[in-house]
Amino acid sequence: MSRPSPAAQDYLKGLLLLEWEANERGADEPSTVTTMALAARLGVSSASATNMLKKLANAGLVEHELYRGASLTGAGRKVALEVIRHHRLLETYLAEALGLSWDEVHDEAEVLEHVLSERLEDRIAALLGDPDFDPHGHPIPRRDGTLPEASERRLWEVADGERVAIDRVSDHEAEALRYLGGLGIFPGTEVQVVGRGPVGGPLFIKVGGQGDEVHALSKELAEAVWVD
Amino acid sequence: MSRPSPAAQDYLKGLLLLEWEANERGADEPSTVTTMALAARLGVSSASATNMLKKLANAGLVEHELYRGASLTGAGRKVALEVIRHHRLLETYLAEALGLSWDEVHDEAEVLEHVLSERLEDRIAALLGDPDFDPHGHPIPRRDGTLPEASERRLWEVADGERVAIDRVSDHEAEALRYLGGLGIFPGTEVQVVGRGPVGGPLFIKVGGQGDEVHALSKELAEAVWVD
DNA sequence: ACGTGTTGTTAGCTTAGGCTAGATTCTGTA
DNA sequence: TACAGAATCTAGCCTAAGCTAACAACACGT
Repeated sequence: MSRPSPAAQDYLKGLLLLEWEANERGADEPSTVTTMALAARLGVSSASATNMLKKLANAGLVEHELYRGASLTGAGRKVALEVIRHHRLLETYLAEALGLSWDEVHDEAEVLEHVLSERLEDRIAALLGDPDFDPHGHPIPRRDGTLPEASERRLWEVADGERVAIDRVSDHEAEALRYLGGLGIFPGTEVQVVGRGPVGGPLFIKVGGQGDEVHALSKELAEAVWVD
Repeated sequence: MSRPSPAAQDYLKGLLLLEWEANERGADEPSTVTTMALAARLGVSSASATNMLKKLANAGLVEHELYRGASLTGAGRKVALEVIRHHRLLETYLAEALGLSWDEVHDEAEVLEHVLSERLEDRIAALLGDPDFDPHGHPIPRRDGTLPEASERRLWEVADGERVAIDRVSDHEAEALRYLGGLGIFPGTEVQVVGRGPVGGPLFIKVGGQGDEVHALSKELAEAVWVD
């Protein structure tokens, strides 16, 4: 497998993202990803995932112990980081240079990431001044594979009354991004938690310095936002 | 065939480009393209071409009479024009916005053209001011399917002593583009034909206003350059 | 007008990446 | 510890797009 196919790249990227998410939830590295989780993430059947994992294992990109889940090898991790770098650089470029809104860039980047040449990657990175974060605040892997630091504290976990700055926002749901953008919530924005409803009820926040207005965020949404 | 696959798009694009080339050589419209010519253009076997032509005919995108060649239907022509529009817009964008040289843009555009969303197409076109020509001087199909006028006179056909302006240059050979660029030959450049060697020998030209220097272009090259 | 070389088509195989259905292994609970 | 249900894997099928080899049609030169 000289250059992994777009499909293979998607699986590798999915593995790394799922690993990161697991680590955030306190798992030990190096964590292993289940077939089902991967299949669900990619929107394919678990049979398809098994199938691709076998191929990737064969190519030395993942470690796959039967019935035991999979994890990236060094080579696989490198490919995954490159794909994620492409994705996040493209998101940044599309927002900055072409004026797409932050809820539009993800889907575009999803397809362009597999097709970006080294040449273009370098031009774009240089043009943007080698940015550390994409428009949603996600860290952009560097060429050497290291990652800029990002906050791991979720808005949902902030105590009532506390005032924090938005660090990053999950980019999976364009709908959520539009809503948050409508409230003026972007990386860097300051918000204050003013309270929350009972049993997983909504979180109430004020946005920015001046506002009296209180907005409600579902638990789901408040867990998809990280703060400094 | 809702959205034709990248492969299908390539065949349709090839058909239209070959048709244009035939028309330039004086053929009657609507010209028909042979299976072999198409296969050669795409670098596939003629069996593969036959195969795809059948699928495209089935989808109503080409007319394919067995052993008689193929031609685009209205629907097929529309798709082909869109792909070529994508290609040439991208070439222009990559050169203008990302600073790629004119011998680099073709290969990049070749893969991006299949993946460009309407949204991005529109942004790029607007950002460039709806350009009529790409960096090689090729006309960019408009959204409505019409084509800006381009010259049909080849540099090779220019009489000795005559002074002309470069209109466009074939973008197929990066090598040729680098050579011509090295001589300072771009769309708009003025050149003077000072003579030519015997039996298809090289064409001798002076570039620009000031130069004493005479450069030699092979017949092949001088036929891949059009002038006003 | 007829054979022969060129061009085009058909048949059948390959690879990649999906899928469903059914077999297998794992695991948590009784 | 045994077994039911969940997770995973295997088997077998499908489509797209390529290939080679063999066959069919065409068209030109005598």
